[in-house]
Amino acid sequence: MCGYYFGMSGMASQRRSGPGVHTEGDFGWHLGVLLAAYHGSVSPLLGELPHATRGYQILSTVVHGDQPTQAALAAHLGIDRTVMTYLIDDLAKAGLVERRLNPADRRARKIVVTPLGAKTLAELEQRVREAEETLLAGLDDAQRATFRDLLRHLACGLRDIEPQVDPCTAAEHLLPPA
Amino acid sequence: MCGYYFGMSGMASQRRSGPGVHTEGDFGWHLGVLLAAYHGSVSPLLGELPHATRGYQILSTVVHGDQPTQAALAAHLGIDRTVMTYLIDDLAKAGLVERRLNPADRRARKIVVTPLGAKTLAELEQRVREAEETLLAGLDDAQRATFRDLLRHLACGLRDIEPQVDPCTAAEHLLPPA
DNA sequence: CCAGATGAGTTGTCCCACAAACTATATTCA
DNA sequence: TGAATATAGTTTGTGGGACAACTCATCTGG
Repeated sequence: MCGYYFGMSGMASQRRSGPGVHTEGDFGWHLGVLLAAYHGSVSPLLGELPHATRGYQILSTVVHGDQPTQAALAAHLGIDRTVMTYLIDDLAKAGLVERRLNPADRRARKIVVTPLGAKTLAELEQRVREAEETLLAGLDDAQRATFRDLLRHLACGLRDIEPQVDPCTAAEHLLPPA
Repeated sequence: MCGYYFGMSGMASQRRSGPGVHTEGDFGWHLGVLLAAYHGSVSPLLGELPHATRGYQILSTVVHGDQPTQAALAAHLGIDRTVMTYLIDDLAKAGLVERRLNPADRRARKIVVTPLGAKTLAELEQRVREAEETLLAGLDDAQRATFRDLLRHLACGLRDIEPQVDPCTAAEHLLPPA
């Protein structure tokens, strides 16, 4: 299949082989394909969860990320703050999270998980992790580990410029107490 | 961005290190971050090109991919064919591609690049390739190569198994090398 | 020649992202 | 103190993109 072209990606891979490596232009396409496949396989697993992968992402961050404010949550996830408002609305309506007023700064609301939300997330995380593995089934164990590693390294470097520590293994300290 | 979205998912960078490796749930989030960064750094380079990275991918596929029909093009890029219609409209209006009727099947239109389109793409590919390298600057040369390789392998594999047409073989027949 | 399938375009609808405006608090500093 | 400014969050309006349903033209098999 793809093997026709030396195991390279779809049609675009048959770049006329110039002198140098010339297959780099597909990078964005590769990324897009993988992310689309991720959404495609994960979304159906999330069932009633509002806003599918988005909701999952938020719920996961609320539980594991400990962001002090809604704005911090949005910034971390790369979601517009005006969008975050109704995403949280819907998750709250579903009883998964709630807005907790910060007495020290009454403008701010910290989003906290409810017992139902925690239970829900725990179940979903299991399924999502399995879906991820399926998604990476084309690679052997070592390759999977390598790929996850490099990807994490890249993403963390891109998003968290400041933290000297690996933000993906420890990041809670950065946020000043709410 | 599109959810995006271009979207992304599964944040929770700072999962507490439980008993086992537990950072895998961030996979979707990492992907989303990387793709968002890709769009963010590439789009500005594309200037007047209609539909930014979308237009770029189409143009690139038209030139290097040699898809026989508009539908094949859409399937390869994961774009709805009704959307493809106006994407091609805009690229054609900009003088970068044109619809060529297939005398053997007068329903089908093959999208071909114009001289202007080819010249434009050549320039843009240069810039995009540089932007990609910048994006991957967090990795050393060997790691970059590995990452590109694994990503390409994954994306290609996903395209094969997944639905509809197999874009990697679909375009074989029908036309001799352009 | 007919019936069904297929490539493409058109229309209408829904959802989402984003900008701008608004409310309420907080902070800074004269 | 209090006026100016900044920040957290919400609301509203708008535009674009995705997708479904429909139409049109053409191909294919009987």
